[in-house]
Amino acid sequence: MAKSDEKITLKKGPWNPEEDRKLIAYITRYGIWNWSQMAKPAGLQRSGKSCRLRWVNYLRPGLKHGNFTREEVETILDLHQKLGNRWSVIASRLPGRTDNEIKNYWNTHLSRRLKHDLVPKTESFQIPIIETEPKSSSEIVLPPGNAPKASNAETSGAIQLPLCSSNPAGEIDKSKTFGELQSILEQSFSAQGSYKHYKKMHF
DNA sequence: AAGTCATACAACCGCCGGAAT
DNA sequence: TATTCCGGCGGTTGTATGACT
Repeated sequence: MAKSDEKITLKKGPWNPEEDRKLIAYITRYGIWNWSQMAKPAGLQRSGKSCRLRWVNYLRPGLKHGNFTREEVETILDLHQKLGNRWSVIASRLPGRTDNEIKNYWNTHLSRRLKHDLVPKTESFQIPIIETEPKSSSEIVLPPGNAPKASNAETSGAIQLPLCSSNPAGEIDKSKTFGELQSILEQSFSAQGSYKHYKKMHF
């Protein structure tokens, strides 16, 4: 930890749209090089961990948000039975899903059901999952053609972005318009109603 | 309409392993 | 070899929201 960082009061709690835009803009321009050092030049008073978590779990392109499909739930149940709470491994088998999201889903939907249902058979579950077609605007799954590519980078959070050859610790790309950045955000939320909810809350 | 409770999920914390020095 | 730093992981917490009374 750099001494200079210790003097800065790092912000905690929910991210606001401006912070998201800054992080997206910085990563779009410079890529991911060092989380702990990126925050400052990106204009964020956040810890590297916080930036990484926000990117990996929420802002990273290709992420699905919203309800799990029946197929995904069955995969989770199957892998959890085999692997236990190895969420990152399970997430690597579900493109577009993060370990955090799967963990949350398990804790809120599945573990409780398992406690109530003595027989953990998938067909015995009454889980709020969706089939191929969404039931409503808030239950939209990833549209065709927007499916993220499965790769190791999916879970690691690594992305194909321009690498910074020189010192990237400069200003963020101010040439990015709000619209461009918002479109990146929208892409992140493209699959579901969460972005609508997000906009409702923050914009 | 107001208060209370339950649910969902974003975010934080602590720990660990690997890489760099 | 020992130490430090960083990224990643899993557990847990805090809070917003919806359902219910």
